[in-house]
Amino acid sequence: MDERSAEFNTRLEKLQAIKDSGIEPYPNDFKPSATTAFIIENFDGLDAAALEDKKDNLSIAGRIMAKRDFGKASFIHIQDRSGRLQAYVKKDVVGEETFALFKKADVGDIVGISGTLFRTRTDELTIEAATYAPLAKGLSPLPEKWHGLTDVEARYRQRYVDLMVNPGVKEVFAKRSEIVRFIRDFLSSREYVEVETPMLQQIPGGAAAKPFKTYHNALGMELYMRIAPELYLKRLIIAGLERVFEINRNFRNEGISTQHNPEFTMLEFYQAYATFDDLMDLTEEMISSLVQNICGATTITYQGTELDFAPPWRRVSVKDAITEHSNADIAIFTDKAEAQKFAASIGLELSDKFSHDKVIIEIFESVAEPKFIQPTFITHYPLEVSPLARKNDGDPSVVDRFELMVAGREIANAFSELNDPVDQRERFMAQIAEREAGDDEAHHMDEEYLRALEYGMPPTAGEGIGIDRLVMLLTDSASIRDVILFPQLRSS
RNA sequence: GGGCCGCUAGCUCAGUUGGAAGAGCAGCUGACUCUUAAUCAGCGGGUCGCAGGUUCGAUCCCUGCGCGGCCCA
Repeated sequence: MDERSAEFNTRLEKLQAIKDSGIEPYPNDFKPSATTAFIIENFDGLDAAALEDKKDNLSIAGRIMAKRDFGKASFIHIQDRSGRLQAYVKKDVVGEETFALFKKADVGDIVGISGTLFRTRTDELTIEAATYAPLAKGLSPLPEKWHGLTDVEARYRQRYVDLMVNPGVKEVFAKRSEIVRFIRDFLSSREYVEVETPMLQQIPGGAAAKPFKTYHNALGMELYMRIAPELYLKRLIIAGLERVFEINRNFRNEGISTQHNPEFTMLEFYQAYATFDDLMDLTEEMISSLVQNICGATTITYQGTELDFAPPWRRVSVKDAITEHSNADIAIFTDKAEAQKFAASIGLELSDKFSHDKVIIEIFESVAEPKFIQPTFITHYPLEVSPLARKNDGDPSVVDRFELMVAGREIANAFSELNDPVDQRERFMAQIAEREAGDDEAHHMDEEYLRALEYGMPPTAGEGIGIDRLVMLLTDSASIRDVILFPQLRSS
């Protein structure tokens, strides 16, 4: 064992002293009868006389977060999953032996208390200990009581300490849980079936991204961590499930930033006989009711900016978004050289190998995307950057696709699905050409998916929503690491 | 990958134009049976991120590296 602090060793000695006195320091038979929040909810309305009359015997368990000792008595704050309650441990009441045992308790220990409620002179609802039991010694001391743990690196590496001492953190993750539950309920109530599809895939499909590679020993085969569940969910549409969704992790072998963690949570859902227009309506309804439900209003503040989720949201094409936010000539949409010239004029350094459509998208992301602060659907993406989406009937150079932008960020991506297997094969071939031209994020040929598609997929629309980014918005978090319990970090 | 910033006691932070370290909380000892940043008296605690360099002397200056943060790609 490495060298420990003096305080660690002192606590270890206290633990040994408890053992030496014949008391089990890690018992597992203590059952709290109530949470601290339950007690406050049910008894905080009663005055001292009413509490005295009732004398309900209650027991609580949790971590000591504060300790104020007197010679023969002590006030401690006990924190459990629901909150905190003050306890009063008095030598006269618990007896000499138990009080000596209590003297070995430190801030950070897990303890159990049973007793009755009373009010202190300052009117704080407090449990007077009739019994006290150590349940688990905290050998490592907790951070400082005024400032808590503020070192960002320590907060991420030791999230359990962050959660213990920084109350706002628990609220973020409680909200995250509520958000996911709301979405499950919302889709389930619309007859969507929740499914789970492979995380380990032979061909990483469904998105333009670099995958993690792994290896299956028994099969003697390379596998990839999925970058998206899309192609499996669409197999289920082909199968006739008609409405499916999955909330699960995707893995992308790319940079880490305030917006990116290598593993992140994605909601994907697919609905047969729907179009991307239908999904815009559904998305407005789902997210606006989610925001209303979680935040109590459809207007929220994100990093100082007010965001209004009340529907309807603006819908604007990629083309219009670019011309609205730049002085680009419409010739860039029909002439690749014009597009390249314009891209260069705004400082974009793009490979000559980029397709015309990719140049357009780069221009869009540079000049327009950050400008869409209020919820906005950006529609009609160029064909080549959307190899799984259905061509627009009126303009086959674009697809029936939208992305939802909020606070200048992509929150959702959806389209009417390409269900023509002949067209799909051609799109895959175009992607292979892109890959050969040096784009290592281009889609792979997937014969197994084509084989499924050849059985016939009903007209369908599908959507993906980045759960982490959504949670960031609703919890006013600046970094994705603030909404992921254990974000990826370099080894320390 | 690039730029800027940070890394000092368990935690939160000072500090040194280069003479080799400080506070508060936490801890320890004592007093104290209504405190809530409890109080009072006393005490202990450091690889100043790591490795080189410059220097009589480096936590401080220089170089490299590590980890983290923010911004850019």
